[in-house]
Amino acid sequence: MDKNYFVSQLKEFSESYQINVDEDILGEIVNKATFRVISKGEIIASIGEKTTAAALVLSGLARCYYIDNDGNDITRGFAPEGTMCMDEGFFGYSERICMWETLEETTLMLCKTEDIKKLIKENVAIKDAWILLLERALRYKIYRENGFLVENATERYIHFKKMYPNLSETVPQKHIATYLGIAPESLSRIRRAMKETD
Amino acid sequence: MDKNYFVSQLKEFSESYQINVDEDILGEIVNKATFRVISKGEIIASIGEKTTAAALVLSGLARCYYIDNDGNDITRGFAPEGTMCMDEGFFGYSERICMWETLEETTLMLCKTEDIKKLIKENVAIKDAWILLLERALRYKIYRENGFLVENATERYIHFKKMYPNLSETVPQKHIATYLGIAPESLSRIRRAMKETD
DNA sequence: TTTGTGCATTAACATATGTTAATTACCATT
DNA sequence: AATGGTAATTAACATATGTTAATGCACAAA
Repeated sequence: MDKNYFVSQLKEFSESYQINVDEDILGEIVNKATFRVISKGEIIASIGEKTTAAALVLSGLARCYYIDNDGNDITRGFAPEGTMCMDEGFFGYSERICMWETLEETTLMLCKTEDIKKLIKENVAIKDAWILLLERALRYKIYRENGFLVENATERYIHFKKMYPNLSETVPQKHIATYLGIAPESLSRIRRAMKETD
Repeated sequence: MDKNYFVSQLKEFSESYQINVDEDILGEIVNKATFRVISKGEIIASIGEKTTAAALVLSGLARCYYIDNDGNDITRGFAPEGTMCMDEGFFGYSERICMWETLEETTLMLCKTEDIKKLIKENVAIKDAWILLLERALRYKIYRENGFLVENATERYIHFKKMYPNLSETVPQKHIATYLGIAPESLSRIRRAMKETD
């Protein structure tokens, strides 16, 4: 295992959040973490499980989804390279209420929940980083709430494509549709209408 | 001004978040804060303004709302007694993107943004409290996202009534409707359908 | 190449929600 | 009590999205 490589990836991640953490602390995190390469289409976390770790996507793509009362698969969100597979399992709920899977071959850095919580507690720089991460997540959810309140499905799709230009090419339409809160057939119809009107 | 009374209210607020903060720090916060009693129907913050303070609702009720492209008033959320009028103006955006108004006579405790940020920076207990507050806000937004993804308007209304039994009596239907992402006329229809089927 | 499997598209129809306009109910003020 | 203004309800119709089923397409396995 090439520790320095992982440290530099973690550094890149933290810098993408405008966070500065000493390299020795990043090294400490990497020392405690485990790394997994997961092939496409694997389940990496399931409903009802205890949340024992948080994952950073070093490469690849993960998807978080609900199973609703009728058994339908509904996408809650995507975790592309450089983001975390993080959900409320990490704060407040010990049992997962959603699933995670890989949509491509994916490399994960896994950090035990207890290790992260200890780091957050003991290290002010990490605690500040955690705050920034929470604030960003909250802003994102507010942005999404705004979409459901004031936009129709077509507008939400347009904004999705702007925000995730790569994903809209590689991810199955059905997952994008449920992420937008509509049926896959509806997204198909919307795409056609957008083509026809240029 | 009865400082002790405000300190006890602030204590109640922090305990509702399972937060323990020394009383002298609460006293310090109260010393720095200003208090305002605002009559029903007043605008307390507007789009485009700089966010200079955060407000805790000591009594009464406030409402946060967007104005969409067509000029429609769309409710983003409510801040009943014991909660904060907090939006992304406090973290990341300096300019407000939404409005706040009172729906009843309301008493606010106003804390300057700079004062809170200083407190968060310098006092670990406050910093931990801020984390808990962010986590709770994030859980709430995830709950809401879930509603838009897997529920229809009727189900969202039922859940709203369970979560805010008081509000569903006192708040104008039109605000509840836009909060649920539907037109007031649609909520009216839903309520009638619910009555008819018991 | 053949076969099988899942995905995207399409069409027809069903349902939920939006829109408009009229009516009624409910207040606050005078 | 009378008035005026806002909110809620209702109905008729418009539109967006859901549902079902059929078809075609792409890709992987045999």
